[in-house]
Formats: sequence, C-alpha cells, structure tokens
Amino acid sequence: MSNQEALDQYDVKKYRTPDGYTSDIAVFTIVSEKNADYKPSKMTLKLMLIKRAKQNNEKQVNIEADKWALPGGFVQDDETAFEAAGRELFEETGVSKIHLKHFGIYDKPGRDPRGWIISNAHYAIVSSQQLAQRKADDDAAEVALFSMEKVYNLNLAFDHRQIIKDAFAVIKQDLLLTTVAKNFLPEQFTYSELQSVLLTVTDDSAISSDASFARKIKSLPFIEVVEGKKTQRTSKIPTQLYRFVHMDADIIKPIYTARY
Amino acid sequence: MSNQEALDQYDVKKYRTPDGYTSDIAVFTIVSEKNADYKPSKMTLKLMLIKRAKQNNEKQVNIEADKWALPGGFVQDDETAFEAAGRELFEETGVSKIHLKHFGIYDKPGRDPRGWIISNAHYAIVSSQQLAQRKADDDAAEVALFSMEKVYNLNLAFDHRQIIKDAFAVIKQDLLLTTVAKNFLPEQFTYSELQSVLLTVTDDSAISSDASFARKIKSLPFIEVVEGKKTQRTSKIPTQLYRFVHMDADIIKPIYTARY
DNA sequence: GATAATAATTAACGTTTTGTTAAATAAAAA
DNA sequence: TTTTTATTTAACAAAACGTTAATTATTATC
Repeated sequence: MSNQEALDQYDVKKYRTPDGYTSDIAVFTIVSEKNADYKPSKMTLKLMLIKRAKQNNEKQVNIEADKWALPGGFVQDDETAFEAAGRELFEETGVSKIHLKHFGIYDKPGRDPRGWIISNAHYAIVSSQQLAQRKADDDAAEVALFSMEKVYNLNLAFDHRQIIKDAFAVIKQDLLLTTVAKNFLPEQFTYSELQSVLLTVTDDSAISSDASFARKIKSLPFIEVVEGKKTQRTSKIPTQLYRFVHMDADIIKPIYTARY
Repeated sequence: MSNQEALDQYDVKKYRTPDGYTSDIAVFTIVSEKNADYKPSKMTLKLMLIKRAKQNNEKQVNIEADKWALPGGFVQDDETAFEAAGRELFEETGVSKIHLKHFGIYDKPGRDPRGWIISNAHYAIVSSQQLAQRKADDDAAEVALFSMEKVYNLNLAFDHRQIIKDAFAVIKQDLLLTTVAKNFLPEQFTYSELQSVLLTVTDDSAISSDASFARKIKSLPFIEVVEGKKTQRTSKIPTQLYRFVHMDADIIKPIYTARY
C-alpha cells in the first residue's frame, strides 16, 4: 500500500486538537541616557509591553483587558510561529529586519482561559529610536518600556510573568555567549559602547574594567578594528571604532576550559 | 464588564486551528567500546531511531511507513508537550527520571502530509544500558542506534532530518556550555571518563591533552574531588574519582573574556 | 621474583594572559 | 594656560597555559 492510501485513511480528528496557536514577542531595547557630550552613556535594558485594550476589534470586552502583555497574536495556517512573530512585530512597530529568536513554548493546560491555546515565545531586539518612531505613529494602544526590576510590579496578562522571566534569562545568556550584542549597537562602535551593552546584563570585572576590556577587544576573533576610523561620540579624544566580523559558525568556549 | 463576560463572548473557532500537536524526542546515548580492562573506553555519541511500522495500531497502512523516525506522538489536552515527551519516552524505553529538554518547534506548513501538525522537539539522555534493557523487553518495532555520520544516509520520516541536525547541534553546545555531561556519567567518575564524553563532540586541545585536562579538572568550581575515593576502572593505578557539585545557577562564561 | 607496560599524576619551565595601578594622550572647557 | 576627562598604553607581578618529561602504582609477562 502506498503512502497516499495511508493518508486517505488517516483521520485528522482522532485526537483533540489545540484551540489556538499563537506567537508572543518580548521586544527588548536599550535606552541610553546621554548625560553630556564627549561621555559614554549609561545604558539600561528594557522590555516593551502593551496594555491590553478594554475592547477588541469587534467591540467586545477583551480578554485580560487592562493588563500589561507581550505583543503577539494568532499564527495563520500558511505561516510558521516564527514568521507570525515577525509579521506581528512589523504590524506593531513598523520595523522589519530586526533580530528575532524563538526561545520557548508555553502550553500548560489552563494558561489561557479561552481554551487550549499554545504560545510560542520569541525575543526581538529593536533600537529605541525605532520604537520611539512607532509611538508617534499610533497612540491608540498604550505602550511602555520597563526595566527588569520594574516589570514584575505590573499586573501581567496570562502567564506572561513567566515568559518575561525566561526572556530576560535567555537574552542575558545570548548577549554574553553569542554576538547578538551587535543588534544593540551601530555598525561601528567604540569599546565603551560595547562595554555598556554588556554591563546591562553582567558585572563581570573583566568587562567592567576599562583597561582590561580595551586591551581584550583587540584580540577577539569576532571583532575587528575599523582601520583609521575614530569618533568623538564618547570622549574628547578621538576614539577607535570597531565592528563585528561575519562568522559562519557560533563561537563555543567550553566551561571546562574557562578561567575561574 | 468582567473578564468572565469577555470569556463568554470569545469565539474559539474564529481562527483556523492546528490539526495536531505532537512531541518528538531525540534520544541520545553514549556507547563505550571497552577494549580491555584497566583502560579508558572510546566513547561515541549515538541517536536512537525507530523504524516506523507498516501498519498503525488500527491495522491501517501507517503514514511514512518503513522510514526511520524519532520516537514521539500526540500531546494530550491535559499535559504539556514536555510532559508528553516524558510520557512517550517512558512508554518507549521504560525509563523515567532522565534528562529531557525542549529545544525547538517545527511547524512549517506542509511538513506533515496529514495536515497542520506541529512538532515539539526535545532531546533526552539515556544510558546505553537502559536502552539495551528495553530492546530485550520488546522487539516488536525495529530500534537502532546511529552515529552522527551514519544517520544522514537513512531514509528519514517527515522533516526529521532537520530536527536531528538541530538536535546534534544543541546537545553539542549543551555538553560544552553546561554540565549536562553528568547525565552520561556515573555519579562518580574519573577525569578520563569525563574527557571521553566531551571528546565525542569536540577536539579542543585543552580537553584532549591528558596533562592539561587532569590539572584543570581540579580547579573547576562545578566539580569536586571525592576525597579518598579511587577506582581501577580505567587504569591499573587507582584513579581519583570526581563528582559534579550542585549549582543553583548556570555557569555563563562570556565569549568576551575567553582566550583565543 | 624481576621486568616491562601503562594510565594517571605531578614536576618543570618557558610563554601567554590577566589584574592592577599608573602614566600618556588629545581634545574641550574653564 | 590650565584643568578635566575618556581612552590608550605601559609596566609588572601573579596566574594560567602548553608542553615535555619524570614519577607512581599497579598488572601482565617472562
């Protein structure tokens, strides 16, 4: 018998199936408070949340209305959860070509009172300029940025508290173990700009010490000097610019060979 | 209006919903070829696959029959995909309390000819003894272990080729960046046993050099000496045993502070 | 019973990297 | 002209590394 015959016999309704398949996105941005000219700015990692409207598009009372939530929505049957996340993020913020990563599935029975609804969690990295732009375009829904400490005081929808906690853990790990930090930086950056990004998630002394980090950055195989290019963004004296080099494989440095 | 009213108005059938929600498991084991007494054994990382039966439980022609596939099945509406993976693994191998981790979602439209079927990918670590046990109990379905190289020559079901590729990448990364290696080892182990496990996924010279690795293992904060305990499993001269210490937080060593 | 063989472990040592403190630099601000 | 400041280099002792060789404790062999 052929595969086709097997297919014809297959009864798709044999098992109960989910009532919904959704994607949510933890949108991260780094806001930098520029204190003065010729100074590196203090950076803070923030998460964008939206306040759920009282009514949905059909003018009905919205589920989990008035609570803060991750942006997201239902996955269509012609796309993956990852593609849906990209689409929804574009609808919400107007930005595409941003860093987006799937990091987990949230499917505990009862997590959504509407039924058996599965959520795919993603995180995205968007520049604060891009977010500011969106805010100006559309102020229908309330949108705000929260630091890691402030976010847990909010009244959060569904199981978003847990998703957010996991999202912060994942982005912290990725910032330190991969080169995603590049998405928070301009294409060319100074050692202190990269340092500031990393210090939003770590207090490692090898990173926080200027002398150590400025010396170390020159020997990292995934970062290169931009020959002869300097900037005065962060200091009076012209400062060397660096850029990430394209790597086709991830860098994996075993915990068994690190220094402690 | 209350949340309850919102719930009553909510129409669960507004969006098309998936036709199936499944969990698949990449079951890894390490087989060690013991060449002789008083010698460390050569270890190889292998993946367990099952050959899909010609007929399903209802005596119908099975979908993707005769192809090799990851064990798995449908998630029930009272459990998470992760719980389903644990249940299915127990049904399949008879083992519980093994290391199990969700690592991805596979939901590309068309990936399964039966309809819109979403697969949750997990990997599990099972000792080869536990697998050998199962083989003896039930030889109805064909089960076999394949090395990373051999597996890609097989006729694989659905999109399992991609899932397997990703599973190998994830376990490689986890073996080097976390302490999951402990699940491949007895509670107490020699430096060469740990070394052999790591060498199944890396050829890092700091790990493959005996002198370096034997010196280094003593300074790792997540491994401790078992005072006064030695074994002759791997050498004529009694060899020091080590164990992993329980850590409540993951070790994260930034790529920005590593040596290159 | 002496000798060879072997995996684990330590020693030895020159090289590299680190942590730290201090000095040098170059431009702006006072 | 002097002060200020972020960056960068220098200097140097301490730590860690890569490597080769020696030591150890046992089993296997003769």
